[in-house]
Amino acid sequence: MNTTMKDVAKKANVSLSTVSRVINNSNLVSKDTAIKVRKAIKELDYQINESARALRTNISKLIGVIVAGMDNPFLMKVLKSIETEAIKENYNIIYGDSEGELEQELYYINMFQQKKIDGLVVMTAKFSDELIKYIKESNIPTVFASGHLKQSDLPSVTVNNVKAAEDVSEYLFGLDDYFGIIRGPYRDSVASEERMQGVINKYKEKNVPLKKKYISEGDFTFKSGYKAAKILIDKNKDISSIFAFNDQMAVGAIKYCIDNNIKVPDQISIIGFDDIEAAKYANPSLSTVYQSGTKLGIEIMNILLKEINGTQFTKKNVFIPHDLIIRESSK
Amino acid sequence: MNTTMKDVAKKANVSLSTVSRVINNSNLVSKDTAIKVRKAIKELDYQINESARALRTNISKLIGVIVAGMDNPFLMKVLKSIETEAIKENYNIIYGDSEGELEQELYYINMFQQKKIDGLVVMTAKFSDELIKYIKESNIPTVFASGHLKQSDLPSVTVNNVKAAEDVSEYLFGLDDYFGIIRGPYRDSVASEERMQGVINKYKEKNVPLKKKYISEGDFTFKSGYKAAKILIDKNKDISSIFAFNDQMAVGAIKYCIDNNIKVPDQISIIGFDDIEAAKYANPSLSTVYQSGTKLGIEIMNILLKEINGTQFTKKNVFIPHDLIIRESSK
DNA sequence: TTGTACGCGTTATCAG
DNA sequence: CTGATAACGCGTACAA
Repeated sequence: MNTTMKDVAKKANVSLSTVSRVINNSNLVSKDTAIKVRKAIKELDYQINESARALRTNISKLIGVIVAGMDNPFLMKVLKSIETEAIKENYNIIYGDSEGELEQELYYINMFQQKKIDGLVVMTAKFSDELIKYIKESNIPTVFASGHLKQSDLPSVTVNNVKAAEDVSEYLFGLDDYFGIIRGPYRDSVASEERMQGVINKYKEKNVPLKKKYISEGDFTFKSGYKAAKILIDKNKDISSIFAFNDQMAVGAIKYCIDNNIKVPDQISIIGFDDIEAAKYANPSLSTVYQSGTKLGIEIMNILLKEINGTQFTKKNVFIPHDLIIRESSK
Repeated sequence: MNTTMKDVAKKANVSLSTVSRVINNSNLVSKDTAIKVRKAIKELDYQINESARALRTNISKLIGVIVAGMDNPFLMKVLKSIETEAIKENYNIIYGDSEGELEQELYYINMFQQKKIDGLVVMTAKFSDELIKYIKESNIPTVFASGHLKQSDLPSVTVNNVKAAEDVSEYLFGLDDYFGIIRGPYRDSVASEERMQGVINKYKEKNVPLKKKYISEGDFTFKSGYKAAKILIDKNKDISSIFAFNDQMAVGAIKYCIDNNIKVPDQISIIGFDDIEAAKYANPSLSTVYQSGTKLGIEIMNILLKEINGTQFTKKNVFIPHDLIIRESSK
């Protein structure tokens, strides 16, 4: 059977409580006994039983992460970064891909609750009222990381989607009188909604009517970008630039152009979002909005850990930096 | 405070054990009481405390997964698939990225042990003796999924790397007298080792000396593929085809060619491995070896769950299908 | 079919 | 500084 604290106590000739103290680095224990106990621990190869500890302390050292779409390389970078940060504080990550379905999200959260997660990260597409209500009532420390929550006081950290989209728009307005947009799913993605807002702002600022036919909808996949590009180009014969709301759709759009003998960027400039690794190696290499998944993960965990530990933190809504990177796919 | 079985018992006017029986779907309970109890559970919104249950049963409903390099989209597909399968049986996944470092792997396994994982999936680069010994001694049901273990009787599931590489080689020998290879890290990746074996087999079969200068080393990243292609092309002026051991390196290689005005596939054919989503949308689209990350995940969990449940399973070493897909990047 | 009582391995409280 | 002892919430013999 597994060796327990009891065995260690016996071996070291001390009481259970002393062993516990040593393990938890209490200073209420003399150096000598501590050494003695540590020796016993090593000799018996004793391992903490986290289940028992969790039962007793109500601390599971588990953090739940809900994402919408693990096929997104950018999200994976975030997921990796979160794990890296978590492990430093001895937390493990459990995750679930909701595919953007509320039902799935609720299901996962419920499951996570049973596992007594200490914290929750929500990187889902949509912040529905029901989801937010459920999370609030659960009382689990939570960080949102797809967009900002205006209607709520829950902490969030993301890139400044509005500003970033404005930057892209500004750039594209320098190329032509209008540009096409490949956005994310309608009414279903905060990130997409926010980026759209940035586009709308710039169109207004430039006094250009944002016609419906300038906008096409994708679902953040290569394929949808390919299709959306076709629609956009068919509808707007003179279109000369496209802003896709993520890199995959942008690459899909490029592919459509190439398949149809449309030169990128000579005839059409294409700009993406995220700057996934593949963007640099696309052909032509992809102009895009850089944001650091690693930084995002670090910031998420930073806030979450403060919440968990009850530490005060000033900024509830944090932006990570972004940067418009012009490569070969745009003039 | 959280509601416990005790509260439910009180509310339903039954004993603790009865509640427990209802929760665990024991048939040692009358229909009427079961209904009564379920009603109380609902009314109180009772949630199982998995920590307590885990302590009692020694079953955590947690499965640990160790991967080497989460930046690999193919691995992510597997990770997602594993989770999807796991959740069906009420397991959650905890994961760690070892970056191929033994020390990290041991660290994670140790941590996972403390969390009392019910099973372990190892998708690391190298199966070192130390790692295998450690895992064996841990007695945790384990499945390996990067390559096959000749020296051990632990279950594994992967694509048939040797055969797949032979297929690619056969194809490339139909194009020219020899081809270049961008392999994975030397002595450090089973998958790479196995694919290399396939190449070696074919070179032998064709009676072509496999010169050292035909082989260049990468580390499965875009960048390393780019660099490796340069080396290969510099060393072999007349080279006309390259087999890269994964898609990222292949795309990196394509990029190098394009940057240097080498036409793909007219001057050089390039073939990758994995068939990640981006392969289809690369430009030119990438010829590659298709394997299903989803299927891999399903098979991994299939075997692992059998191990966990003590069910007999016949095949210890399972191959998932592969398929050579010729797209635009090769003649 | 139901209830009682014990123990899983820890941590926390209290007394010494 | 150290040691007894009582929880934490659940599952399971055993008894009824």
